[in-house]
Amino acid sequence: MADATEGAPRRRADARRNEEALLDAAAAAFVASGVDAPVRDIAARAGVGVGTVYRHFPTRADLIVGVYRHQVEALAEAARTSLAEAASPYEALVRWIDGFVDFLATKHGLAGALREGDGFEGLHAYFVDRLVPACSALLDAGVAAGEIRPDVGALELMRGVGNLCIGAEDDPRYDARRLVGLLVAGLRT
Amino acid sequence: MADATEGAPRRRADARRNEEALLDAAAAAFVASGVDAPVRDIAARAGVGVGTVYRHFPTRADLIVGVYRHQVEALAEAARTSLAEAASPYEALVRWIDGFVDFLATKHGLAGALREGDGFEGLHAYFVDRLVPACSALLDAGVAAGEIRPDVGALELMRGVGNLCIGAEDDPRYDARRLVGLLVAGLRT
DNA sequence: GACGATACGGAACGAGGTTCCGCTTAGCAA
DNA sequence: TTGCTAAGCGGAACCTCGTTCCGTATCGTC
Repeated sequence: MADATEGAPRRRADARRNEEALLDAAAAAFVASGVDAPVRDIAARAGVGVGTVYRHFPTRADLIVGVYRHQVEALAEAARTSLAEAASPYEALVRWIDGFVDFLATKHGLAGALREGDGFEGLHAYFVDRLVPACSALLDAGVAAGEIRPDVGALELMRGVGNLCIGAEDDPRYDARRLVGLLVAGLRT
Repeated sequence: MADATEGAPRRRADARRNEEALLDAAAAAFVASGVDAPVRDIAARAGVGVGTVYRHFPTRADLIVGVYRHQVEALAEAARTSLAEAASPYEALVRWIDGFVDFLATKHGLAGALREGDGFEGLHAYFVDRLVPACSALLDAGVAAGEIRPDVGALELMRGVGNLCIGAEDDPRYDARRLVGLLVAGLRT
């Protein structure tokens, strides 16, 4: 509840070092083998034992969140700025969704991991927590401006977009961006 | 290549019996635990050893295809009849897609298994082989009638719809049908 | 009833996730 | 500097699951 930087009892130096190494190693492993990269691989890349991975990141979701936290926060922030910069709320939404798709489409397997149920609940929860309010603001602005139909929720939209991105980089014949475009076009009044 | 009912060298009675039992057991296991149900579970339900499962169905895809073959064939057939019965090609497409979504949404995990890459290539190939031509016919008719934009392929559309169905029955807040509706609406000229 | 081909069962192996505990070492205080 | 203690580490061990393989049982026929 309280802030974590001061409230935490200050960890040992090697612990902090290992956490950094693990985040770097996980990022590299995710690029190479997707977010399902074996825990042992990640541990080996970081030069630590598997026990250390689990101590710092009890679930894979924690590790994924750790790796992508900055980008997710940036995405949440971008929703605010794009509303101010775009010509209309709908334009802002389109641009923001574009950014979201870019993010997902370059993370091997992340879109697939985002659906609930596989033990990735924490990951799903984090994304929902950070991005649904951002998306909701854009959607609401569009509805208020009369550009967007009012009967589609932010969570629903984001799950749809996320699902459309599954497998996007595995198959060149499948263009997720195109289908997302159709879906978003369907939001217009 | 030739027909399988006569060309095959006639199998032993226990083999045929076990294949039936396995299809029944798999169907039950899929309902209970999804299409990722452990092979050992399926074998146990059928009262056979795991070796027997693999002898009859070398890959999980073969088993899934075996279980759902009738429904998939019916879906392929439905494309033809719906074109004749519906008021317009677009209406026919909408109805057919509805049927496709119904099918996927009631098969725990099937939509997820359909994406290529996991060792389900055979499953994906079968669905593509049987359903893409069916969908393509509807799409072409709609394009010819000027109702549907001509720049979206059947494979792309079906993958999009399939992806939107992933996880549909896990979360009551997520309505795949609704989003598929948006996507299909986006196909109109 | 006997024989050969067919099919069966399940032990065994490998890969991956997760836990657990004896050992190491950072940090501190005397 | 040295010694102490708790935080932290490593990786063996265990579990689950997919997959293979081969000795054994059974079917169908002569």
